[in-house]
Amino acid sequence: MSSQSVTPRSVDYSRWYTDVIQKAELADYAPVRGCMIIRPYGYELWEGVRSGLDRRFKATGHQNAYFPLFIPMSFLQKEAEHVEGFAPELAVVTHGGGKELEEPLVVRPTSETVIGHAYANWIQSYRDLPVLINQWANVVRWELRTRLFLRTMEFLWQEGHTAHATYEEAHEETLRMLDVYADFAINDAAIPVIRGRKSDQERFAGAVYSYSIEAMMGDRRALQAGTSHNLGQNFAKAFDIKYLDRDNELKYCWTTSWGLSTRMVGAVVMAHGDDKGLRLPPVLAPYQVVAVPIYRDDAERSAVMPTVEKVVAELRDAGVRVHVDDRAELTPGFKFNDWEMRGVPLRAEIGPKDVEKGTVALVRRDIDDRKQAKLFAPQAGIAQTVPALLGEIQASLLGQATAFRDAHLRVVDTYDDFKAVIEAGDWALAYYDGSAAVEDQIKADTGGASSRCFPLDQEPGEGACIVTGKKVAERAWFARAY
RNA sequence: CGGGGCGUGGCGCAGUCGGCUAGCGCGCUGCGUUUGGGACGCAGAGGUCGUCGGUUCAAGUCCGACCGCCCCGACCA
Repeated sequence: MSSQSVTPRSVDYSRWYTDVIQKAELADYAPVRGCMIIRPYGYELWEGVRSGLDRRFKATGHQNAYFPLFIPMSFLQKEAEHVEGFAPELAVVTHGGGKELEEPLVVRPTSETVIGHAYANWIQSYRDLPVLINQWANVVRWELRTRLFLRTMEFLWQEGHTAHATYEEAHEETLRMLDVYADFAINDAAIPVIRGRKSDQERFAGAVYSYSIEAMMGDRRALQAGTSHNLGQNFAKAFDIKYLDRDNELKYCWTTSWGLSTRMVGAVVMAHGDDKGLRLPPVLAPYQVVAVPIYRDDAERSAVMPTVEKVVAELRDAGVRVHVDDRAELTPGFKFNDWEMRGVPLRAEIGPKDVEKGTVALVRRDIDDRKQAKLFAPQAGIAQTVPALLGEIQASLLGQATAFRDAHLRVVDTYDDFKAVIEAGDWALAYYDGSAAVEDQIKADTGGASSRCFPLDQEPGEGACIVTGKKVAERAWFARAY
């Protein structure tokens, strides 16, 4: 059971974050540094993420499959940039069955290489294309500094891997899946995101172009919440993924990969949470409604429970996920706080007065003011009232997150303005030549701000790179990031 | 890997200049009273004080080494 309150966000944001995660029982620290135990409530939240994405993957023609955890070390080395990028964070198995292995096995940090190997065998003809596969898996990256959900050494994710006959098709796939992520983030997680292309420095090791969705957290820091990569023919060449085309010519495939991880759970925590704890969007919430029966004695209890059961049954029939908190040893006040900590979107209180008047007291988690958050709904029609209200709460959380984000997005044209905006903690959209040198300088001048992306939705234009003054065609977002 | 902090019942902490039976709050168990915003009383259970070594008549406390965790930076989903 969660208890007492969390460190306020204004006092210490990262302590608030870890407090909320532990008190809401999303996750716990593991015996091994940098690893976490995902508890049932946190795992259900992840399952919500998973089903929202999986549904969309299937709808766009993808199938799930599973590839092995262990990858021969030599596979990683086949793509030069890929090894270089991942070498520092590999976990390597050197012994098995009490003997030293002839070839070390890498615990997958991502699966482009094993999957590329399989695709080389599977693909012979243009008729075999496209291959559209996703896998749900765990991966391991030896991170120096970790944080629950945001960066753990082992994490759960999905990784999509596709192979296509043409560059155009692969490019379309890359952007299609970026849109799938954005659609999921906005409509399911209620997190407004910016879709864009990563700078060369921030690009995935081995990709031609990387795209991401970028979200603003409650402390205004940026979080890369999902990525989609156009891998060009880099992996096709490294793994010999070739097909015989209509014109009887042997050609290399064009591949993509895209991933979204348990980090999304951290994003939901930080995009919506407040000083009372989590605030979960109804689409993802493990429990959309918690019913709290109110009674003073056995007589009242037996008067109240039939109504509770009736209301709950109606809601469940309407497809609402309801949890009944009938713990006898706790007072209602304790339960209210407990479920607010856990972010349940709507609380239904049913007591003697409600039984008498035929009402249910509904309290919204998305509204801070207690009086405004509460309304008395007639029991009749509750199966319509509640889903409608959940829809409103979903929209309201997205609205609040969007308003917050938009209040902290700034367009700048001079380097002085740029530095002032970053210094103030906001995001700056500025003309940028895309070079590593400029990014490094910005990082040094601002105490760590990095380019987030060149947003896809930007007015065509031309301007001077804020650092070099060079004429460039695109602006990029810069911010401090997780 | 650099900087900071911390290891004492499940959790959060106190423990003074080394001293006698290691304490407090929360939580937990039982009983009773409570219950529309974090209830209360009574009675209980629960500890090799992170590990190893040293100093001492005596170590949670002093010294040394090690281990671990958290936070802040560089690197990364």
